[in-house]
Amino acid sequence: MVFDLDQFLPYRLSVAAAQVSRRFAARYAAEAGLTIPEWRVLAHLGQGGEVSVRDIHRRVNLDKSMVSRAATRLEEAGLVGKTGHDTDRRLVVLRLTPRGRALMNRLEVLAEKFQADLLADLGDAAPDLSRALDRLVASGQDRTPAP
Amino acid sequence: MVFDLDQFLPYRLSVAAAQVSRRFAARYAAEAGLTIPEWRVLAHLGQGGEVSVRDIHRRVNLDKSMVSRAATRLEEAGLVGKTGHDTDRRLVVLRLTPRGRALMNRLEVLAEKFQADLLADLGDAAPDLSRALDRLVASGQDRTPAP
DNA sequence: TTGACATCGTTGCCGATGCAACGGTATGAT
DNA sequence: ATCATACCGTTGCATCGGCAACGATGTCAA
Repeated sequence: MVFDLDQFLPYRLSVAAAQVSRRFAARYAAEAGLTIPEWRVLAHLGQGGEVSVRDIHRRVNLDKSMVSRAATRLEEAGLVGKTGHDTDRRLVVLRLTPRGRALMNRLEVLAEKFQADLLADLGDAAPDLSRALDRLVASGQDRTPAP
Repeated sequence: MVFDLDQFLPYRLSVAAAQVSRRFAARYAAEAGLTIPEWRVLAHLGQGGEVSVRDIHRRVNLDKSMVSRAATRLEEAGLVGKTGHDTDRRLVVLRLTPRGRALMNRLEVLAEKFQADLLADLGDAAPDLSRALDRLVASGQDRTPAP
């Protein structure tokens, strides 16, 4: 038999990504009790100032419903504030509360350290991986044309 | 702010893997109505002869329950046969039926073609990606020592 | 202004997923 | 032989994920 699952790129990619995500998720789950979508929303809010649900949905590769539910949980936890937009009342403006900002500051340190460890493991393969990932997502975009 | 989610490796890896898996899953879902775990079980059975649920669980990074349920569905579809092991009656021996073998032959062509397209998109970055993935999973193994 | 159409966020729904517990079986020490 | 222990596969359960439909709002043309 010629076909070998271990040589199949989608499979290997999936396994590697799951493993890495799992390891990192365990860290911030222990640190702050966050789920993956919650972490992503927080991380995105950490860089931008005020953002709508739709912005995150597009930007962070997360379904609208995920973002909405994550935002609700984060609001209940007092980490994120939800406000109506001034001119467009359809929009919901999300922003970090002071507590949310403080948490993100801690998590960012965690993330940087995690990535540093990862890069150390990768060694000189790190830039190659980065480049390959860029190409993958770029080629994926092409295949999802406008409906 | 220094932290940028787009530069964060676990995130980029996750996005790329999800995208690729999604594209490929769409293909064999259209071709044979398979889910991801079902595809993985079939693919594994395609290479080995007789395998137990546990073998697949370990080998294919799938929870025992997944494998069990996938195997049940595949059996109902007439693609996989389940037998008791000769000496160890705890084990369930899975093997492809002729129909399952025929389906896999078609799917393997599909998989090879998909991978070829992927490698073409990657160009000279393909070997680098392969190497980096190997290092990632290898370093991940270390961090999950025996309980 | 009015009406058709697009967009935004929420919610309901269903299948996928991971975890824990269970019955059944094998293994090893006493 | 007996008992404690470890292992295998299945099942139940809670959660996550994506998809579609909905109400509400905005936009544009006639």
